[in-house]
Amino acid sequence: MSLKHAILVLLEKEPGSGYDLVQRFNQGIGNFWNASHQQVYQQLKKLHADLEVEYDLAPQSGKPDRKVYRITSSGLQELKRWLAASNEPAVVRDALLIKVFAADLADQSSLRDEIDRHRQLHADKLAAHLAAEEKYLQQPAARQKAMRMPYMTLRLGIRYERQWLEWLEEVQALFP
Amino acid sequence: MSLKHAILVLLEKEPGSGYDLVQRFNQGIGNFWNASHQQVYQQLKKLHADLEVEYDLAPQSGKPDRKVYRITSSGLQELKRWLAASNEPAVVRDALLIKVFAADLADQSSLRDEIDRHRQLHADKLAAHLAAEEKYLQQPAARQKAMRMPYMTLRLGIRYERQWLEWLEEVQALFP
DNA sequence: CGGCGATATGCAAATAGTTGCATATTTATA
DNA sequence: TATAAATATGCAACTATTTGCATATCGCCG
Repeated sequence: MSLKHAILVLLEKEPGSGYDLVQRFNQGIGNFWNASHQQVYQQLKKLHADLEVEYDLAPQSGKPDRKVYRITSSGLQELKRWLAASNEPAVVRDALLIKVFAADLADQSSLRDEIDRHRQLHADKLAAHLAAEEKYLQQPAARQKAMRMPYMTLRLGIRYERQWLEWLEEVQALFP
Repeated sequence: MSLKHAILVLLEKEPGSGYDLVQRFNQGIGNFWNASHQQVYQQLKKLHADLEVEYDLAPQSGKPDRKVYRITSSGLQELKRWLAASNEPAVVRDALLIKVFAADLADQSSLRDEIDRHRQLHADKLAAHLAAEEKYLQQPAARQKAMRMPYMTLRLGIRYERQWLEWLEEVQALFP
């Protein structure tokens, strides 16, 4: 049940619309949590009903009005409560691992292709993360210090992609 | 929707009861997929209704009868179809990352404790994986070869835990 | 001019996963 | 000798997530 808290964290940093939040999930933050737009709008609706967020309408011509959400004091309180609670680590649940496990049953050439496709996807994501890191490292020291913890989450993303990539290469080497 | 396929894979390797499957999920295989007993029983029920598995009753005194499931030819067909399809890589969704991201809002000592607790959990899991690897490496070469792909999934688990552990130590170093 | 992608929000239905409860015996442990 | 853990299965209710659809405008590309 942490999408709720991910949203609260984002809104605490900076107010925004559902659409904005989806953008942010698709960028750096999506590196440790992600959500479809449907899920975000649903959660915002629920958070609003629970008085943990509120919004102002920003009228626009043509397009529907933007609802610019911000966290309420009760939302902040709930967020702080959650931050102090404990959570269990997530477990890996990747379908590709099931396929590798059952490699003997699979069509060898499809599996090879799928592994290669994943290798490419992880390589692309790693490259994007490294570019983001580069950008971070070029900021002035004070800004770097302020963004140190978000940067740490990026570092996990980098490690994560690198590890998958290395592993996929290891697996590829077993497929003649 | 891969729990279904994880179960089919396990049953293809060896028939077993719901209870057996839960055990297997808690061991090596749980390293890439896991499930509670409730979920496993529900899925088995559904798979049975869809004629993808069948079972024999093994009566026992006292305890409820074991239902020993095995995959049907239609289940195997579905499994092979799925193995040839493609899936998107899983994304990281770990609540601890939200907490680290929002470290400035959190109570510092709770967060430190939570990080340390996770470090311990990942260290324990890594140790268990390394022990499993040791066991694998002591098997005769033929057996090793037969189990090579399942072993590869264990290697991913090892990498995964090691990477988390290193990252958590990096984060800990930032907390004076 | 026609289609596509970005902007912006949402409903409805289905599937997946979690939490809490229930039952009943055997065997090991304190 | 009580109590816990392991064995074995399952229902019910809830929460979370995905999939499919719907609407409406603007700007860009061919």
